[in-house]
Amino acid sequence: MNGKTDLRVLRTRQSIRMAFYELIEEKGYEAITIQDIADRAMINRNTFYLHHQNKPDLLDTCMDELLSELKNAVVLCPFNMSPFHISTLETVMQTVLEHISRNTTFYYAMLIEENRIYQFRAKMENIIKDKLNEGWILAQGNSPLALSKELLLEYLVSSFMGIVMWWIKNDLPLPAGEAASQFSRIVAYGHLKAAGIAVGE
Amino acid sequence: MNGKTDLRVLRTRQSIRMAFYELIEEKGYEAITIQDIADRAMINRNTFYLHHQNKPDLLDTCMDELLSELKNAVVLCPFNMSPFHISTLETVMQTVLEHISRNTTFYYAMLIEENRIYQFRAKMENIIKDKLNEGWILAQGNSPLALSKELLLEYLVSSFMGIVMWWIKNDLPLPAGEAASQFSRIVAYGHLKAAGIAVGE
DNA sequence: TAAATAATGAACATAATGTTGTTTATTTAT
DNA sequence: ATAAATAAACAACATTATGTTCATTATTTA
Repeated sequence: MNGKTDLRVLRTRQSIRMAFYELIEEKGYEAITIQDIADRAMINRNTFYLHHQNKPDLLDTCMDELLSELKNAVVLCPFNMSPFHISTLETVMQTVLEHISRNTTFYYAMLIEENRIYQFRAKMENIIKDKLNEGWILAQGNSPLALSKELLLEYLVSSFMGIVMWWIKNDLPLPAGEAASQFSRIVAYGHLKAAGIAVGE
Repeated sequence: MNGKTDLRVLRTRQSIRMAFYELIEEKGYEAITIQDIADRAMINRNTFYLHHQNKPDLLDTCMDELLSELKNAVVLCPFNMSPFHISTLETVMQTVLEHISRNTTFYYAMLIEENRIYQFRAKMENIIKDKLNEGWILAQGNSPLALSKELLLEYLVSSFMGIVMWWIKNDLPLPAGEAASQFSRIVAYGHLKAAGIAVGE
């Protein structure tokens, strides 16, 4: 009795995931049946149930697996202080976009397609939120704010994800660095100034 | 043969919708079966199929019905120029929040709950987007921008919806006017300035 | 090579969908 | 007021997917 897992188990699990990814791209999550997965993975339908409770359970496992890669990349982003947030946001955004550009089809299926998985967006948002929150604590200490911290954080994450989704939906129309820089400029200075429009007080 | 609809039809349709709304709040959209709806509406399951193709079709009808009310409210918001966008955003936000506060349970079920309906958010975003786009055209003409107009619009809508969802999720923690004002300040001047933190160039 | 265990295959119970055809009840138009 | 039109009810059916059970076969590990 060793720590190793039976080779058959590893093989089966991998087949299931590959099949699942392919099918998501082909027909969307909702339309997939367990039988579809079994057929594609070339296993018995029963075997599926030896590894996953049901379809949502499989989805969860897969999302976590893929997002842990994103999370690792984001966690490594340095916090550049003074004024920390602007460059940090830019770095994190660029990191995320670059990661996505390496897995476009999957992210497209999860975030953009008709049959997209909204939980996936929620999980991504949490990764971003954790990172920003961490930076916030580091840089901010506990000086009072003119507005709700929760509101501010929600604002940052929402706009962040909005740009990310826009970027994917439009087929990566700008270089990752350029999109990241436009985003951080808007967030830091306001949309009018960032757009080059004079702001009357 | 008149323009009027048979009273039985009107009665049935109304029962179906009421039943549907109740069930969404009780168990979430996905868990609802046609039989559930029929039972609650006290009609035969067959009768359901006389009025709707299937569950998604019913959902669509209901969302459109409810969002048209929101749309009407938003469309009526005036565009205050100079600098138009800031106060317009604030007005639209306040209008939306006030509308939501009159239908909290439904919006909560559609936007926040575990079994929320992501299409609903997308439809709301389109309403906001249309409004902002209209204002943009009015105020902006065709002077060149320092950043992509599409990106800017996506940014505005995403942050807008983020605040809206935050507000609902946290049980309407601020007066609608206050939340609207904080939002417009962030968007107009940037998050650091809005938060009261000095921005070093 | 024996023991452990993963995968298969077949069967079954359950639940939901969507359709068809007939009958009953209600509504509208004359 | 009544006949014609039609909505709703009722019952039956085919189809599809889910999740479980159990005996058998094959593979892997120790």
